[in-house]
Amino acid sequence: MVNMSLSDFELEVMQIFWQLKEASAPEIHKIIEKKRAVKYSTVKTIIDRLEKKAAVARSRSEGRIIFYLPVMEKQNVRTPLIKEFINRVFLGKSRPLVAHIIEQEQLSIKDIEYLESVLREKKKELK
Amino acid sequence: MVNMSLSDFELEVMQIFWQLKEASAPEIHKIIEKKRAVKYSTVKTIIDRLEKKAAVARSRSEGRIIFYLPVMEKQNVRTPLIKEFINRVFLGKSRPLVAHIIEQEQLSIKDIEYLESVLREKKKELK
DNA sequence: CTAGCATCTCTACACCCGTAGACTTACTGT
DNA sequence: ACAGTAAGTCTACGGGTGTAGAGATGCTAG
Repeated sequence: MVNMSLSDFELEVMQIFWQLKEASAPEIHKIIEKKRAVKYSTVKTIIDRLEKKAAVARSRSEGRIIFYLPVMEKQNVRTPLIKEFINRVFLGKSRPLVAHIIEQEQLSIKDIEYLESVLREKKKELK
Repeated sequence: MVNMSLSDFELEVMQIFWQLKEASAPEIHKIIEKKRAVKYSTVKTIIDRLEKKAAVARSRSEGRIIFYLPVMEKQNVRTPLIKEFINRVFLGKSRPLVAHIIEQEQLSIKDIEYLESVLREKKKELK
């Protein structure tokens, strides 16, 4: 069961778990419902699938309500996704992706200065 | 039919079209086959779907062989994909994605210096 | 204690996508 | 001219995914 990938919706739910640490299906449902119409059972199905994939695990109950904790870690999910994305969209070359983001996406002066420092660090490391 | 998104495989084929400009199904098949086993008819199906989506168009024939040209442009496909990816995986925040790539992906000194210059340009623009 | 509601569980379904076989058709070399 | 083959067309199918209903079940307020 290693290397299980997450669907879009599953990832969306994991993002919420990573933020809240612990959450129940009703909570997750209420949060997602603010953005778009979705039935409780739909959300619960996704959480069930996450549980089957061992991405989350039951931690405790309050009455009938089951609480879950994220098991898969953000970094462990994101890293392969980034690699895949770069392969898929940029033929494995990260430089043009980074350049594109810097040029096209909204970055504040603070963001830029931060990224400059990250680059400086990296350069030091390479030399 | 605007805003048609491409599947993984469709995107893979488009990448080849963007490189070759003009290509036939047999050519594309031969290229992909070098990487993994896939039947001709599979590749042809993908090209047919790309044609239906107006991502490629027939340009000419040589005997029975149909040649196609890419119609969708690389930038027009990539830009929304990047946006989606940042939303999906980084909750819309591009800075941590860029930082991650700089730290984790392989970049040469030349890449880094190039990206530094891109950042410098961007900073100028913002001030 | 009971009615009603919230939550859980289980099942289902349609769509997309990767995959490819079967069949047709038109070149090409002898 | 014809056989063989390469290319094209058409159809199909299973798995993953988003979606949700139906039914069971256990809290909770009155």
